[in-house]
Amino acid sequence: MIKPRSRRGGGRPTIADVARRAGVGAITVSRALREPGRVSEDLRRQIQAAVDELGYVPDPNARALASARAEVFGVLVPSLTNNVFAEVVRGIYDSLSDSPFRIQLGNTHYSGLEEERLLQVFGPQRPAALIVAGIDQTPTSRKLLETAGCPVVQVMETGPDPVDMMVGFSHLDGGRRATEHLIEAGYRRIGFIGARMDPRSQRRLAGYRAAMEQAGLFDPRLITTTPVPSSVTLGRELFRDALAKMPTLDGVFCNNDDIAVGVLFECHRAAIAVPKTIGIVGFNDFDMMQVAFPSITSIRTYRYEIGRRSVAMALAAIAGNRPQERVVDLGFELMRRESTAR
Amino acid sequence: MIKPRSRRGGGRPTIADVARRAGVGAITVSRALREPGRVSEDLRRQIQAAVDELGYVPDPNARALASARAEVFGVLVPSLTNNVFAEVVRGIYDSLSDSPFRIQLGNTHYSGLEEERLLQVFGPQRPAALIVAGIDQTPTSRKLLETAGCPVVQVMETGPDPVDMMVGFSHLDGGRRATEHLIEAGYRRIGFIGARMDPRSQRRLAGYRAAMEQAGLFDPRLITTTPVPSSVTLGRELFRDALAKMPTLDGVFCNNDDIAVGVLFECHRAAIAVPKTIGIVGFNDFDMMQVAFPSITSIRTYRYEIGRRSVAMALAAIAGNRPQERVVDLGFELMRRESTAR
DNA sequence: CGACGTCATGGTAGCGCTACCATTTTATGC
DNA sequence: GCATAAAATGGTAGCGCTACCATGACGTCG
Repeated sequence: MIKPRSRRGGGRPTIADVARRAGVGAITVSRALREPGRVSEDLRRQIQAAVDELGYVPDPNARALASARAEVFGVLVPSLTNNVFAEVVRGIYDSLSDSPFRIQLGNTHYSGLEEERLLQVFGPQRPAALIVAGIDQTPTSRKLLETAGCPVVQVMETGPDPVDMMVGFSHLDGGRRATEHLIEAGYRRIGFIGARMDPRSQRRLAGYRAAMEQAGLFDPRLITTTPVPSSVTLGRELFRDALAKMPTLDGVFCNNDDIAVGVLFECHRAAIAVPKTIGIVGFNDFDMMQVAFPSITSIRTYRYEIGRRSVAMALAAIAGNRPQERVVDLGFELMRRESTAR
Repeated sequence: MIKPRSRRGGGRPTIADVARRAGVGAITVSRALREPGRVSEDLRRQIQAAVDELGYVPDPNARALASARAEVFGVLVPSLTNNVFAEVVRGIYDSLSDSPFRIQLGNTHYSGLEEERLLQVFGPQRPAALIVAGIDQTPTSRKLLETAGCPVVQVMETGPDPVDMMVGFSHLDGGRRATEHLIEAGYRRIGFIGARMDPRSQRRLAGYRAAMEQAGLFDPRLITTTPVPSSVTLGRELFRDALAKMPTLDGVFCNNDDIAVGVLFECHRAAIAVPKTIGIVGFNDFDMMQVAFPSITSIRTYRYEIGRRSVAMALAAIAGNRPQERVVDLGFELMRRESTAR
């Protein structure tokens, strides 16, 4: 005697209910929903009506199991509160909001191990695409990405050897440009101040160093860094340290805008004239920089656009036409402001 | 003739592979993984060995389909870049990182309709719990939450009629407290400046109004708001508007810290003395507020803690022991700083 | 006009896992 | 020592959907 199991699902309509109501086979409903072109106009309408009447929504879990492919984008970022990544993620969400794809967001906390763990978790889900921040994956992570069997986009940076695709810009060039600008503006004892020295920060520092060396101005004592996470408070403290170490400092390239704002406030507090006595350059160009008094020169980066573009590339790859440009450099722009207008 | 389908899954080991290797039934593997206590020590070890050797990871989709319950927390926030929600979300992620639960994050863009749409999408996934920002769901959303068949936590605010559970604080009281502080400090022509007047902002405004009326200081012309999203830039602009409209302004309660910073910078630029000529109070107490010059008085809120607590409550409910306190008020704290030290 | 392709639709058999029940083994009580 | 409960394990039948193949209805062409 076959007893139908008491509907575990809590009574949600299934594709079979829709099929029965529309008087067609379940498969045809499935097709009408996924490839409308392959079902005749008549049936499509009938099925749509049944769907609407029953309020049918396909079960994504069943779908993923049957098709061995989940309609999910896996996204890995090192931080959720860092505004930079928040904007990348926002770009990703906005680009995906009209698609059937959901987003599985992972926070790696700037840890390679954590990234590996999350990739391990994402794998069995068979995501439709993976978007990961940075280009410095551990060998294990890289292997996981290569064998994921879906498009992969590395974002925020560009580099020579993409797993699959890349969207970002050169942090080294950005750091160099910022530093060159200070040099051109007439500053000479230019410090570098950075917190949470992740790989991107390291490359910005390398850019700073290249520019300083080329100008014959490099001095390792001009560099002040800490592995502690970045904050405005920390910007102030590091600036104080830098100044104590090197009282003749006349400019600072800050690894990010939070640090720059901390430096600016400390200058106010200590009555240090900006840009006269000290020039300040930030990185990322948050909205605040143009409002600050004095307004702060910064390297504008296109975080939101990076998010959007990464999705566009992934979607193209899913659709079967991978862009021929596998590495997209969105560049940056130096925004000159009062803080370096000497 | 039965031909096994060419392994769609791309060769990942399944529970059957593990069972075969460990010489047990599939169901025992399943149990060993989910309820270790119900399997004998011996078998458990054997199974664990097989799992490790094969690198088996359960397929979450199959699991969700079979058990009619996905190990997913649905989280709905109005914004991903607003630092306030970013911290709530971070608290949620941190609390869930050691659990088997994944997170499905939705961005409602402050839209009730979008919230409904996302709940509609989350529903068929059968999430283990839902965490939603705010208490002003549309009737449709509320019904969706009530019939979701899982714990629901409304966060950021407290109110009288929870769908299920709540963690937050009273924005009205916060707004009132901020305003009372300005009054106590001797300010009289106190303005309210707010952008993106979402329900929480409305309640902070109501708190402002209550305090002003009680002190006999209320004047509608003191209020300057806009539906535009908040930013530092906007803070400056709104402050200019407010000042143009009401040149005798001697204090401002800013709906959030971004606005407050914009106001502060404009004061610098226009050489308006803070706190002497104008007193400033912000809301949320971001890190920057204590570093600003002058440092800015603000209402400290516990965003991260709200995220953590919401998860703790949901997990308790999932485990079957719903906390008897269904509404948790985490309160706030007035941080007195230089910007109101007249 | 019949062979052959094309299109629209359906049936069947799983995807990998767990709920439910059955069965076996081991402890417990008197 | 035997009945009975409890614990440990397994078999079977789906969960809701889609891949794969089969079928029938047309149209096309020599």
